[in-house]
Amino acid sequence: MPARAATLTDVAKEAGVSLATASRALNGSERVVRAELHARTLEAAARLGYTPNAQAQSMARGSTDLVGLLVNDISDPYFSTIAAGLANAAEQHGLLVMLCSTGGRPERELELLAALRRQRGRAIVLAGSRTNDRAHLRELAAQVEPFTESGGRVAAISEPRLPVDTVVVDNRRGAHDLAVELAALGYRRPAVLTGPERLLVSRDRRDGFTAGWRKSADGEPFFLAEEFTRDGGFRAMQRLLDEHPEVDCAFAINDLMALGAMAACRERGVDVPGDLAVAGFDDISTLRDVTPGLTTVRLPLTEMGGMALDLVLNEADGKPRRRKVRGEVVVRESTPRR
Amino acid sequence: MPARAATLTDVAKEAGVSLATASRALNGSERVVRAELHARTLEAAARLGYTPNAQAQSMARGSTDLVGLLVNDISDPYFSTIAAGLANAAEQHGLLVMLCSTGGRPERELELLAALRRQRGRAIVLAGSRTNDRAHLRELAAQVEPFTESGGRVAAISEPRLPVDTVVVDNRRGAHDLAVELAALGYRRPAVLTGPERLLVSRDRRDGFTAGWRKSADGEPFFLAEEFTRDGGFRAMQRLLDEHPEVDCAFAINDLMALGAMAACRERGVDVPGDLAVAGFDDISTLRDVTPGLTTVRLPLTEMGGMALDLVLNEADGKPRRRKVRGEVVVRESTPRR
DNA sequence: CTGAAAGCGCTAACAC
DNA sequence: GTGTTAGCGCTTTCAG
Repeated sequence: MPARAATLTDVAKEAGVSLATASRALNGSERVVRAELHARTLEAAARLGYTPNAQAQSMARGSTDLVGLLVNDISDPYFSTIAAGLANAAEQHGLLVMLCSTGGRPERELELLAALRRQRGRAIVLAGSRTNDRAHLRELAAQVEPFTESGGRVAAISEPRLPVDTVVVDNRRGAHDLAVELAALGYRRPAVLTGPERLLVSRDRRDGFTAGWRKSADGEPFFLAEEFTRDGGFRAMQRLLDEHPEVDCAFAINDLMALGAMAACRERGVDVPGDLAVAGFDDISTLRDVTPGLTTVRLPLTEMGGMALDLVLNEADGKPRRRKVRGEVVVRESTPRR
Repeated sequence: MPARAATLTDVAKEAGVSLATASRALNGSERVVRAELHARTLEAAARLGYTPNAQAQSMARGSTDLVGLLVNDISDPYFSTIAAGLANAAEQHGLLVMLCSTGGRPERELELLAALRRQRGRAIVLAGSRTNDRAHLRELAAQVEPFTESGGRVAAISEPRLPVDTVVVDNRRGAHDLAVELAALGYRRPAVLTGPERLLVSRDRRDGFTAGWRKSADGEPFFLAEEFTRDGGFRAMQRLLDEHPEVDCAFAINDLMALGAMAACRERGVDVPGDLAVAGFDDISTLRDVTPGLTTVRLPLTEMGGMALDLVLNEADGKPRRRKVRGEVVVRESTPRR
């Protein structure tokens, strides 16, 4: 029982064949090996508990079966759903996914991107960075460029400012459509619970909503910025109720914030939707059963993961491609007709 | 602009130093390199956009910075929370997490475990397999053994039948305590919505509940098995309402099933908790805001990820260790006093 | 302190 | 068909 894992050399020796033959029998492409030797090698491998060393293989072959995925926060259902979609698609291609979670910290994102580069994965998908910080974007690009330059493939999800293939979510449009819908339902005094100003998604959804609102009703939506989380939504709603009790509907720029907002209403004894209507964005599946049913903009998160992998696997010859994804307004009980 | 990534040799040449010096300057442990050469090397590396090849490094060094994590389904908040906890802990140690999602398919689990072995990660954490299938368990052990034998470390979460360090969730105890609590609250006719029989978690929670119930009240809980998902909970509740309208409380063996169960009640016009009380298990954070608040058994999911990493990183000399995790009953509005 | 050279485990020409 | 051998990119003795 060696403290060291069995190598192909061990197997070859054990089977009484050459290194090359063992390689061909175990990991080689075509079965150019005589049945008998083949069998002998397999047996030896089994006896020794041999597993190929992927590192050595990819060094020798010059390519990996790894694809890296960088997300903001894997415990956030938005990202874990995307990750599941990507993992699923990766399986179809016999690829392994290295998942990294940045926790929303830009420096960490850079570190992890570097780590992913080091792994020499076949491709990297970025689903984390959605900030507006120019300096950070530049550093990101500085990491991405040499990687793509040397044959690595990179795609982004929802980060349209990077010069790589991107799955672009039409956040403005989705929020716009939602605003139009809310106006049509009879609401007149809207508020938008947004995330931090530096986040593009947040701004796009807010601006899209505003645009849609202006088009279909009078008055301006009122804005309130907090963290991009359940707790942020909770606080934002508390402030809203304190400062602007006249509002009749609140659009939280994602479902998690909407969830927090509804919780705040409950705590204050504000009835949703009786006293105040609430809507979200994303259509997180776990949240489809909350009561009242949350009106939201559905994003095909699982598919987005697959699309990103698809982009990254199918070489483009030219400039960065964009695959647009549209959100679909789903009206539920949280925003009844007024 | 070479189609190939810059190598250390390229850097050494560019800097006019030897390979060894370049290695020491860039990735070496101690700074035994003269300041001038050091600087020259760094500059050359920057100029060339050099990134070390982790594969080559770990081959040469004989060790990786990777730890593998195998989960049932990354889009399930139970697992994504554990994953987040593990990733976080891994970051502290400068380790990268390779995340694999099996989708609950045993064959796939075996494949992925093999893939993880091939990557020669420093350690592997298994959070997927919780089945009772002897054959599968044996195959799993067959993969695990040669890995540990050759210095690899393996830990499991909630799979107490594998001969490795394990974070054991006391499912029986948690469910037991919940049953006692429900009985104390005045419920008299309980049902348990379970998952498939082959899943250990499901059986343990069911049996624990039964034990707790017998201890504190008369009569036997009624069982109903469906899938271990939101939809499974939905169907189970439909059947329950059809077949056993006399039941006054339903324990779904996880929060997701409970969520589905509550949705089914809503659809049928059954008031929760007025007509029927519902409880779950896990205390998924995203679900803490559902209405009525779901009574459940809280599990420290994030910490569990950290504990697993801890086990796997801190060598044990002896036999498999167990770290017990207890669930804590959290009573909310879905099970008021009767 | 620096350089030359021997591997790490495997694949892929290239011979036989 | 099968074996020999030269690398893949890097770290690490071992000499200078």
